[in-house]
Amino acid sequence: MAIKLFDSELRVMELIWQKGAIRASKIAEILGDEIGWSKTTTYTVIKKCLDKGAIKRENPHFVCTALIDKSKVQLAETTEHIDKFYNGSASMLFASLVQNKKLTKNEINELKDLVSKLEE
Amino acid sequence: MAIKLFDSELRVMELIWQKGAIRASKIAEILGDEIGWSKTTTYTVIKKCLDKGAIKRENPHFVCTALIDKSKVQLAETTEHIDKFYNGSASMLFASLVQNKKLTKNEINELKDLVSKLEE
DNA sequence: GCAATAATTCTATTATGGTAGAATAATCAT
DNA sequence: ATGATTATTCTACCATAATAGAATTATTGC
Repeated sequence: MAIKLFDSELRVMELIWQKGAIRASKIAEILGDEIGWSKTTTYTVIKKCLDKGAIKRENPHFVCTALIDKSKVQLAETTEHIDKFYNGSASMLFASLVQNKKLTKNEINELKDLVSKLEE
Repeated sequence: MAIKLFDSELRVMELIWQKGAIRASKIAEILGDEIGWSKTTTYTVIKKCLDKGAIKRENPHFVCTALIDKSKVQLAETTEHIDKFYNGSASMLFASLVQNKKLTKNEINELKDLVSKLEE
């Protein structure tokens, strides 16, 4: 992965991805409410995201927007997860989920749908 | 997850899962060669696995065997991963992989196979 | 423009996982 | 059985991510 985001940074990114553009102060307010972070903690983490190039921030009002896609991060993290726990094999992850995890009927249908569209 | 294993502990577990039963000294030898761990590092980590109930160790010769399945750990970690990056939705993980990751022909076929056997 | 207030940074502290040396215990060779 | 050797534990140190207080800078209302 180009940019490695820590858990704390992901909390911030999640909010930015969700809102599109959001003031730093608003992020601090929300995360203060949600997980009890002090204002300065949030700002410190926002700064880390900035330094890593994960977001940009514009004046006035320090409005934050994402510079990297959530989908990119998801895929990179999932690839890493597959490497670590399934020896790099996506099929083995699929198998593990299908065999062991109680997938809902809905999830099964969606999966069938996805697969049927493959390689046509 | 009942037992949370750290990365270092997974290195040890991986070996135990693979070999079935293996002397602690052998683990130290292998991990020394493979990743340069000092003997004492390996023993410290083995001890952590013991304390967590992930393995048992029997005399003589401190032979280690796993008390928890690899598949259990895989599933627990994957569930956590899905919660963290896909808001708990397995289908979203599937979609992300199918749409973005270059799956090999083989992986696609295996996936189709898996799915065809579902809910019959 | 300037004082008051709110937002942000700089720096430091804390918590935790990774690593390994010195001390101790188990095993081996005789 | 006993000294030599190898295996293991106890303890501590190190690196880094998480968190936040004090100092600084930006914004607002007059």
